[in-house]
Amino acid sequence: MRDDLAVESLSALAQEDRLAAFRLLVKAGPKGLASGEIAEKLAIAPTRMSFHLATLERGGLVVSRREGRRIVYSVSFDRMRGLLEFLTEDCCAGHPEICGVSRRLNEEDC
Amino acid sequence: MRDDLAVESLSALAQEDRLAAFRLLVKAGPKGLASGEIAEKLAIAPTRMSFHLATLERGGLVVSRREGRRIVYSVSFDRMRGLLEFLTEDCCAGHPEICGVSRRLNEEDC
DNA sequence: ACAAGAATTCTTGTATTATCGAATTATGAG
DNA sequence: CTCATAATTCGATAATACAAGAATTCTTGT
Repeated sequence: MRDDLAVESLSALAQEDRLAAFRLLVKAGPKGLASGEIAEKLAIAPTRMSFHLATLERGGLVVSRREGRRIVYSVSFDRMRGLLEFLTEDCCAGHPEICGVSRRLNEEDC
Repeated sequence: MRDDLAVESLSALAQEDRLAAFRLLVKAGPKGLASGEIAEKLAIAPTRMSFHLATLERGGLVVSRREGRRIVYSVSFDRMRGLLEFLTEDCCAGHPEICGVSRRLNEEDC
Protein backbone atom coordinates (compact mmCIF):
# COMPACT_ATOMS: atom_id res chain seq x y z
CA MET A 1 0.00 0.00 0.00
CA ARG A 2 1.26 3.44 -0.92
CA ASP A 3 1.94 5.90 1.86
CA ASP A 4 -0.62 8.44 0.77
CA LEU A 5 -3.35 5.80 0.61
CA ALA A 6 -2.45 4.64 4.10
CA VAL A 7 -2.58 8.22 5.36
CA GLU A 8 -6.02 8.68 3.85
CA SER A 9 -7.27 5.44 5.41
CA LEU A 10 -5.80 6.32 8.78
CA SER A 11 -7.26 9.80 8.84
CA ALA A 12 -10.62 8.35 7.84
CA LEU A 13 -10.56 6.15 10.93
CA ALA A 14 -9.17 8.89 13.15
CA GLN A 15 -12.52 10.26 14.22
CA GLU A 16 -14.85 8.97 16.92
CA ASP A 17 -18.05 8.87 14.89
CA ARG A 18 -16.40 7.29 11.89
CA LEU A 19 -14.66 4.71 14.04
CA ALA A 20 -18.01 3.86 15.62
CA ALA A 21 -19.67 3.60 12.22
CA PHE A 22 -16.86 1.41 10.96
CA ARG A 23 -17.34 -0.90 13.95
CA LEU A 24 -21.02 -1.29 13.17
CA LEU A 25 -20.21 -2.07 9.56
CA VAL A 26 -17.65 -4.68 10.57
CA LYS A 27 -20.22 -6.38 12.77
CA ALA A 28 -22.79 -6.18 9.98
CA GLY A 29 -20.45 -7.99 7.60
CA PRO A 30 -20.83 -8.16 3.82
CA LYS A 31 -24.55 -7.45 3.83
CA GLY A 32 -23.79 -4.01 5.21
CA LEU A 33 -25.99 -1.29 6.68
CA ALA A 34 -27.91 1.60 5.19
CA SER A 35 -26.74 5.12 5.89
CA GLY A 36 -29.90 5.92 7.80
CA GLU A 37 -29.64 2.83 9.98
CA ILE A 38 -26.14 3.78 11.05
CA ALA A 39 -27.16 7.37 11.69
CA GLU A 40 -30.03 6.22 13.88
CA LYS A 41 -28.00 3.68 15.85
CA LEU A 42 -25.31 6.23 16.56
CA ALA A 43 -27.72 9.13 17.08
CA ILE A 44 -25.99 11.24 14.46
CA ALA A 45 -27.73 13.55 12.00
CA PRO A 46 -28.21 11.86 8.60
CA THR A 47 -26.43 14.69 6.83
CA ARG A 48 -23.44 14.27 9.12
CA MET A 49 -23.41 10.52 8.65
CA SER A 50 -23.40 10.95 4.89
CA PHE A 51 -20.34 13.11 5.19
CA HIS A 52 -18.56 10.64 7.44
CA LEU A 53 -19.42 7.67 5.24
CA ALA A 54 -18.16 9.53 2.20
CA THR A 55 -14.90 10.13 4.06
CA LEU A 56 -14.60 6.45 4.90
CA GLU A 57 -15.29 5.60 1.26
CA ARG A 58 -12.64 8.05 0.04
CA GLY A 59 -10.29 6.31 2.45
CA GLY A 60 -11.15 3.04 0.71
CA LEU A 61 -12.33 1.37 3.89
CA VAL A 62 -15.95 0.97 2.87
CA VAL A 63 -17.89 0.62 -0.35
CA SER A 64 -21.46 1.59 -1.14
CA ARG A 65 -24.21 0.16 -3.29
CA ARG A 66 -27.77 1.22 -3.90
CA GLU A 67 -30.55 -1.10 -2.79
CA GLY A 68 -33.89 0.33 -3.71
CA ARG A 69 -34.13 3.74 -2.20
CA ARG A 70 -31.48 3.07 0.40
CA ILE A 71 -27.73 3.25 0.02
CA VAL A 72 -25.99 0.38 1.76
CA TYR A 73 -22.43 0.58 3.01
CA SER A 74 -20.18 -2.35 3.78
CA VAL A 75 -16.59 -2.80 4.85
CA SER A 76 -13.90 -3.36 2.27
CA PHE A 77 -12.15 -6.19 4.05
CA ASP A 78 -9.45 -6.30 1.42
CA ARG A 79 -8.52 -2.73 2.08
CA MET A 80 -8.71 -3.12 5.82
CA ARG A 81 -6.44 -6.13 5.63
CA GLY A 82 -4.09 -4.09 3.46
CA LEU A 83 -3.96 -1.34 6.04
CA LEU A 84 -3.25 -3.79 8.85
CA GLU A 85 -0.47 -5.40 6.86
CA PHE A 86 0.98 -2.00 6.09
CA LEU A 87 1.03 -1.05 9.75
CA THR A 88 2.32 -4.44 10.80
CA GLU A 89 5.24 -4.18 8.40
CA ASP A 90 6.16 -0.81 9.81
CA CYS A 91 5.86 -2.15 13.31
CA CYS A 92 7.70 -5.42 12.88
CA ALA A 93 10.28 -4.40 10.31
CA GLY A 94 13.65 -5.13 11.79
CA HIS A 95 12.29 -5.95 15.22
CA PRO A 96 9.74 -8.76 15.08
CA GLU A 97 10.82 -10.02 18.48
CA ILE A 98 9.81 -6.75 20.11
CA CYS A 99 6.45 -6.27 18.49
CA GLY A 100 5.08 -9.79 18.75
CA VAL A 101 1.74 -9.04 17.18
CA SER A 102 1.54 -12.29 15.27
CA ARG A 103 1.99 -14.34 18.39
CA ARG A 104 -0.92 -12.60 20.10
CA LEU A 105 -3.07 -13.02 17.02
CA ASN A 106 -2.15 -16.65 16.84
CA GLU A 107 -3.13 -17.27 20.44
CA GLU A 108 -6.49 -15.68 19.99
CA ASP A 109 -6.97 -17.36 16.63
CA CYS A 110 -8.72 -14.21 15.51
CA MET B 1 -7.65 0.37 24.28
CA ARG B 2 -10.22 3.08 24.68
CA ASP B 3 -11.73 4.61 21.58
CA ASP B 4 -10.46 8.11 22.18
CA LEU B 5 -6.91 6.85 22.65
CA ALA B 6 -7.14 4.90 19.42
CA VAL B 7 -8.42 7.98 17.62
CA GLU B 8 -5.52 10.02 18.93
CA SER B 9 -3.01 7.36 17.85
CA LEU B 10 -4.59 7.05 14.43
CA SER B 11 -4.66 10.76 13.78
CA ALA B 12 -1.04 10.97 14.90
CA LEU B 13 -0.10 8.49 12.17
CA ALA B 14 -2.42 10.06 9.61
CA GLN B 15 0.13 12.49 8.23
CA GLU B 16 2.88 11.83 5.69
CA ASP B 17 5.77 13.36 7.60
CA ARG B 18 4.80 11.73 10.85
CA LEU B 19 4.30 8.36 9.19
CA ALA B 20 7.77 8.70 7.64
CA ALA B 21 9.28 9.67 10.99
CA PHE B 22 7.55 6.75 12.66
CA ARG B 23 9.01 4.40 10.05
CA LEU B 24 12.51 5.65 10.75
CA LEU B 25 11.97 5.17 14.45
CA VAL B 26 10.71 1.64 13.96
CA LYS B 27 13.82 0.80 11.96
CA ALA B 28 16.00 2.44 14.58
CA GLY B 29 14.52 0.24 17.29
CA PRO B 30 14.80 0.82 21.04
CA LYS B 31 17.92 2.93 20.83
CA GLY B 32 15.90 5.52 18.94
CA LEU B 33 16.86 8.63 17.01
CA ALA B 34 17.41 12.26 17.97
CA SER B 35 14.93 14.86 16.81
CA GLY B 36 17.58 16.56 14.69
CA GLU B 37 18.64 13.34 13.00
CA ILE B 38 15.09 12.62 11.92
CA ALA B 39 14.60 16.17 10.70
CA GLU B 40 17.77 15.94 8.63
CA LYS B 41 16.98 12.54 7.13
CA LEU B 42 13.52 13.66 6.12
CA ALA B 43 14.60 17.17 5.10
CA ILE B 44 12.09 18.79 7.41
CA ALA B 45 12.64 21.95 9.43
CA PRO B 46 13.63 21.13 13.04
CA THR B 47 10.82 23.23 14.44
CA ARG B 48 8.27 21.29 12.43
CA MET B 49 9.79 17.98 13.36
CA SER B 50 9.49 18.92 17.02
CA PHE B 51 5.84 19.58 16.48
CA HIS B 52 5.27 16.29 14.69
CA LEU B 53 7.19 14.30 17.28
CA ALA B 54 5.19 15.93 20.05
CA THR B 55 2.04 14.89 18.22
CA LEU B 56 3.27 11.30 17.95
CA GLU B 57 4.12 11.37 21.64
CA ARG B 58 0.68 12.69 22.58
CA GLY B 59 -0.70 9.81 20.54
CA GLY B 60 1.35 7.47 22.72
CA LEU B 61 3.20 5.96 19.79
CA VAL B 62 6.65 7.23 20.75
CA VAL B 63 8.46 8.17 23.93
CA SER B 64 11.31 10.62 24.43
CA ARG B 65 14.33 10.76 26.68
CA ARG B 66 17.14 13.24 26.98
CA GLU B 67 20.66 12.08 26.16
CA GLY B 68 23.11 14.87 26.74
CA ARG B 69 22.03 17.81 24.68
CA ARG B 70 19.94 15.72 22.33
CA ILE B 71 16.41 14.47 22.81
CA VAL B 72 16.02 10.92 21.60
CA TYR B 73 12.73 9.46 20.45
CA SER B 74 11.87 5.80 20.22
CA VAL B 75 8.80 3.77 19.35
CA SER B 76 6.49 2.57 22.09
CA PHE B 77 6.08 -0.95 20.80
CA ASP B 78 3.56 -1.73 23.53
CA ARG B 79 1.31 1.01 22.34
CA MET B 80 1.76 0.15 18.70
CA ARG B 81 0.88 -3.46 19.44
CA GLY B 82 -2.15 -2.21 21.35
CA LEU B 83 -3.28 -0.19 18.37
CA LEU B 84 -2.86 -3.11 15.99
CA GLU B 85 -4.83 -5.38 18.30
CA PHE B 86 -7.53 -2.77 18.58
CA LEU B 87 -7.85 -2.50 14.81
CA THR B 88 -7.64 -6.26 14.36
CA GLU B 89 -10.46 -6.81 16.79
CA ASP B 90 -12.62 -4.35 14.91
CA CYS B 91 -11.70 -5.96 11.65
CA CYS B 92 -12.08 -9.58 12.65
CA ALA B 93 -14.93 -9.32 15.15
CA GLY B 94 -17.69 -11.54 13.92
CA HIS B 95 -16.02 -12.28 10.60
CA PRO B 96 -12.58 -13.79 11.09
CA GLU B 97 -12.98 -15.90 8.00
CA ILE B 98 -13.32 -12.82 5.83
CA CYS B 99 -10.49 -10.76 7.19
CA GLY B 100 -7.84 -13.43 7.48
CA VAL B 101 -5.12 -11.15 8.80
CA SER B 102 -3.81 -13.67 11.28
CA ARG B 103 -3.28 -16.26 8.60
CA ARG B 104 -1.21 -13.86 6.56
CA LEU B 105 0.81 -12.88 9.58
CA ASN B 106 1.29 -16.50 10.47
CA GLU B 107 2.58 -17.36 7.03
CA GLU B 108 5.07 -14.54 7.06
CA ASP B 109 5.99 -15.24 10.65
CA CYS B 110 6.31 -11.54 11.13
C1' DA C 1 -47.25 12.90 -13.01
C1' DC C 2 -47.16 13.64 -8.00
C1' DA C 3 -45.97 12.95 -3.30
C1' DA C 4 -43.09 10.85 0.18
C1' DG C 5 -38.93 8.44 1.64
C1' DA C 6 -33.70 8.03 1.78
C1' DA C 7 -29.35 10.18 0.96
C1' DT C 8 -26.52 13.40 -0.62
C1' DT C 9 -24.79 18.07 -1.82
C1' DC C 10 -24.35 22.86 -0.93
C1' DT C 11 -23.68 26.90 2.08
C1' DT C 12 -22.14 29.11 6.06
C1' DG C 13 -19.83 29.42 10.36
C1' DT C 14 -16.59 27.54 13.59
C1' DA C 15 -12.67 24.96 15.28
C1' DT C 16 -8.77 22.35 14.79
C1' DT C 17 -4.36 21.54 12.62
C1' DA C 18 -0.30 22.84 9.70
C1' DT C 19 3.42 25.92 8.67
C1' DC C 20 7.09 29.38 9.22
C1' DG C 21 10.31 32.26 11.71
C1' DA C 22 11.74 34.46 16.01
C1' DA C 23 12.48 33.93 20.77
C1' DT C 24 13.39 30.70 24.72
C1' DT C 25 15.08 26.79 27.53
C1' DA C 26 18.45 23.27 28.54
C1' DT C 27 23.10 21.19 27.97
C1' DG C 28 28.04 20.65 27.25
C1' DA C 29 32.67 22.82 26.18
C1' DG C 30 36.26 26.15 26.97
C1' DC D 1 30.71 32.57 33.38
C1' DT D 2 30.11 32.74 28.43
C1' DC D 3 29.44 30.69 24.02
C1' DA D 4 27.65 27.49 20.72
C1' DT D 5 24.56 23.49 20.06
C1' DA D 6 20.03 20.92 20.21
C1' DA D 7 15.18 21.29 20.77
C1' DT D 8 11.25 23.29 21.97
C1' DT D 9 7.77 26.97 22.62
C1' DC D 10 5.45 31.01 21.06
C1' DG D 11 3.53 34.29 17.64
C1' DA D 12 0.80 34.93 13.56
C1' DT D 13 -1.22 33.21 9.31
C1' DA D 14 -2.98 29.72 6.07
C1' DA D 15 -5.16 25.49 5.25
C1' DT D 16 -8.15 21.78 6.50
C1' DA D 17 -11.84 19.49 8.94
C1' DC D 18 -16.16 19.55 11.62
C1' DA D 19 -20.98 20.84 12.31
C1' DA D 20 -25.93 22.22 11.25
C1' DG D 21 -29.50 23.12 8.26
C1' DA D 22 -31.62 24.16 3.61
C1' DA D 23 -31.98 22.70 -0.92
C1' DT D 24 -31.35 18.88 -4.40
C1' DT D 25 -31.14 14.17 -6.44
C1' DC D 26 -32.79 9.59 -6.90
C1' DT D 27 -36.31 6.01 -6.11
C1' DT D 28 -40.69 3.86 -5.08
C1' DG D 29 -45.74 3.79 -4.58
C1' DT D 30 -50.22 5.63 -6.02
